[in-house]
Formats: sequence, C-alpha cells, structure tokens
Amino acid sequence: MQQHVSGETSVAAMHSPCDDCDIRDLAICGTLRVDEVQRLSRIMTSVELAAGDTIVDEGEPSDFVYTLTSGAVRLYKLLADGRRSVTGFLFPGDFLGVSMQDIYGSSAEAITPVTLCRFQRTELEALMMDIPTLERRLFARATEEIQLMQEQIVLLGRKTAAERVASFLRSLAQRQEKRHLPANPVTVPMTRTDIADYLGLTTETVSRTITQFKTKELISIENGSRIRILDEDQLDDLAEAI
Amino acid sequence: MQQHVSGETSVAAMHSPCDDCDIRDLAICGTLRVDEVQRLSRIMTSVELAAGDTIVDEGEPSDFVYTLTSGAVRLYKLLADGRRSVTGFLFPGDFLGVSMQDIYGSSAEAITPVTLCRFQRTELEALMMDIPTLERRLFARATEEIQLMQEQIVLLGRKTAAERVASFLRSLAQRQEKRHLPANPVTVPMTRTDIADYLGLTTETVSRTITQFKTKELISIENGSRIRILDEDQLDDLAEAI
DNA sequence: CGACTCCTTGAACACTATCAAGACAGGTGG
DNA sequence: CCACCTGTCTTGATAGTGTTCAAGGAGTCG
Repeated sequence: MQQHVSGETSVAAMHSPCDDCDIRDLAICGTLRVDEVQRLSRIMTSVELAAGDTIVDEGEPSDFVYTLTSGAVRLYKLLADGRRSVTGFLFPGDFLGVSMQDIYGSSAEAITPVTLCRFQRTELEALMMDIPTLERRLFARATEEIQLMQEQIVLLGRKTAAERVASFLRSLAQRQEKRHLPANPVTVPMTRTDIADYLGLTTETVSRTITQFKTKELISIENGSRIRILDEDQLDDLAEAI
Repeated sequence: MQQHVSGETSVAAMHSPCDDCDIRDLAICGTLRVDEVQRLSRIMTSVELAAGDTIVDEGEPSDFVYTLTSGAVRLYKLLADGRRSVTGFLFPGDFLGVSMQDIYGSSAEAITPVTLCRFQRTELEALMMDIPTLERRLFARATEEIQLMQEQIVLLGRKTAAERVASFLRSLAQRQEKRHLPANPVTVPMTRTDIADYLGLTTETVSRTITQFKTKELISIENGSRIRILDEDQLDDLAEAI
C-alpha cells in the first residue's frame, strides 16, 4: 500500500475527490507543473474494488482511464472456446485503458482488493490538448509498454517452460524495485493459473517448474504468496538476460 | 510500390531530398496542414537497401526513425544462444524506430529490396514539439501497435500451429487491404523460417501446416510467394476471430 | 470442522520439435 | 543452353517437452 506521508498538505487531498491516493505518486506527474497537477487531480475520482471484481471488459467503450493505486490487476483476452491469455499484470503506478482506441483491448480484473484513480477519457484528452507534457509522458509510457510486450513475445515464442518462469520471477522482482520495494522476497499475488495463462503454459507445468526450482534451491517459498530468490545468478541465466 | 499519381505537383518532390516517396502517402500526414507536411518533408532523406541488408541493430543508439516506402522488413530479437524471435513485419506505410527509448528495441533487416524515408530523431522530436498533431498521430500508432502485439501474445500463448498459420495469413490479407491492394492473392515475401520465428514454431511445422491447408483446399499456392485463399470462412474459424 | 479454492504430484498422451534426406527453384558460370 | 550450386521448401521417422486427465494435499474462510 506504500502510502506516502509528506510534511506538506496533499494537493490531491485538497482539490480532488480521489482522497485515497496522492496524485504526486503517479508516474504521469513527474514533469508536470504544480498547477497542471492540480488540474489533473480535479478530474480524478477514486474507485475501490474487491478481489475478483471486473474493472473493464474487452470490447466495451473505453470511457475511463485508470491508474492503479494499491493492489494488483490482471489483463486478459479470451478466445471463443474459453482459452484465456493473460496479457499483463498491473501494480501500483501502472495505467489501464490508455490508448487512442474507442474500446478496451483487454478485460481487467482485480487480483487483490484494489484502489484505482479513474479519469473520464474525454476530460483526460481535453487536458492532453492543453498540456503537451502530459501527452509526452503517456506516449513515453506507451513505448515502454511496447518494449515489455516485445520481450513477452520472445518469451512466448522461443523460451522453455523453466526460462519462462525464471523470466517471470525476475520481472516481478524488477517491478518491485521500480516501486522502491525490496526486490527479494518476491510477492506473487496471482494464482498459478494466472501465471500459466500469462506464460503460455498450464497450471501443472508452472507448479512443476516452481517445485523444480525449489528442489534445485534456486528459490524458497516463504508463505503462500512470497517467493525468496536464493540463487539470482542461476535464475538470471535461465531467464536469458536480454 | 503503389506510386500515387496525382494531377498536382508533388510537395515531396519539390521540397525534400526524399524524391522516391510521396510524403502524402505516409499515414502520419493524414491530418497535417500543408505547411506542416512541408516542414516534415524537409528533414527526410531517402535510403535504398538490398534484400538481406541490416537497417538497424538491437541495442544501437536510436538516432534515426524510418518509414517504409517499398518492400518488406522483418523485426527480430535474438536470445544468447541464437534462438530468434521475429517480433513483426513491416510493409509500406509502417514506421520503424518510433519510441522514446534511446536505443532500438529490435533489429531490422530488409526481406526484399526496400526504400525507406529516414528522419533524424532529434529533428523529428523538435518537430513534434511544434506540431502537436504529429505527436498525437504517433501516439495513436503506438496504441494501435500495442493492440496488434496483444493479439500476437494471444496467438503465441494459446493458439495451435494451424490457428497460428491461419491467423498469420489473415493478418497479411488485412494489411494488404489497408494498403488498398487486393486482399486475396496474399503476397508472402518472407521465408518459412521467418514465419516460424514469428509464430513461435519451426520451419517444418509451418511447411506441414501450409501443406495441410492445401490438401484441405483452404488455400492454393500461386507461385513462389503468392497464396490464394480459397475458403476464407474456414480459415477465419481456424484463426479464431477475436 | 467442512467446504471451498488453489496447489501439487503422477501417469499417459499428443503436439510439435528434432534429425535427416530429398525436391524444387533461382541464379551462375561453363 | 544446360549443368551445377545454393538456399529454400517439403516430407518422413523419431523423440521430447509440455499437456491432459486424474487424484490427493494444503491452506483459508465461513
């Protein structure tokens, strides 16, 4: 939940109905001026959802854009016969629904209880017209996302099951570091099935691979949803540092 | 090569060193004013390369941005042991190297002889500052690309070999239509190995799958690099219309 | 404590990869 | 003009990685 505590009064708390989140934490705000942040905060509203709740459905009109404040989210697409492909996971600071398409490209569900900041798309777009920096930041995030997706394509197209799971653990660790959390006991809020659908494997193969990593003492399970990395070097070799 | 013939004198021909391409063909220019197109055309230079030539290497400083004018290009990433993942194919009108990253995320090679329009990144970025519409267009392209990559992730994560090849043929047909070319005899300029590395399969499996489609009379091979779709409905069923 | 979901483990199978060799096509040089 | 050469494509036989089907174990919550 990493709630930032600050000596000065929160801009978000003063100007926005989104009282639960400090707008200055949002990656988007990095290079905005104070008055611009205030304008942004005025169009935000806070949303809280329980684990398992649907946030948006693929194909729906994309009326809202969200940023995740706490919790974790899975993005996925379904094939006609029910096969599921998890296209990504979101953690605090990540965006949801930012695109110039008029419908959502994926469905999104809360993995844990989540807090989101919600923006009306039309209002955000009007704001982007006025604040070029805002659009630049979103564009930069989009190209970052493209890079991550390319790595996922390499993973799905050419990596073995063990390499996929190792890459996955490493990417979770890296994302924790980016959020200024300790990298090592990796928090894994999603189920084996979520991981499997993300890595193009089955639940059983993910489970077997993790067991195999435990047996080789590359990792250890701390409790239900924490994995400690014991041999980072060997895990990185498996993940095939790109 | 779809060279547009127009009654009026070409803006590109008058103002740009990129004589081989009509700048107004570029998707990027759709909503730009004439004077803006002229400014854009002044910073373009034309590049011609032979089949097999490298355009950019992954990890290099991304000094240039390109648009493809004629020919076809493959984008790919390599793993340490030589496994290759083709992350995409480019056709006329497509962009190469547009991102806010300072290095290229993929390598790019010419599949056929190609003509490219090249922009110095610094100049393009300066232009983006002045012409908000330009940045919006590029942002929109980025979100389109994200959508296509998500579909590729579903393909790689959850589709069978036959479904992958069917999806691939359909996507080539759709891209031909977007370029105002007939959709049906699909031109396939890339090798079976390129296709395999794009679909997460082997050359042999791609070849066998295509043979199987021929046997079932879903397609027929016209000559080396043209495939005629005979039963679009059945192929679409296989591709699992998303 | 029981019902639930999630996770793990086992055994058999299947899809695709691998290894191997031959067919075809396009280009080159004698 | 034809033989050759090279790279690409196809086809076959075999093997392997991951899936499927099945059941039991573990943790959680009412």
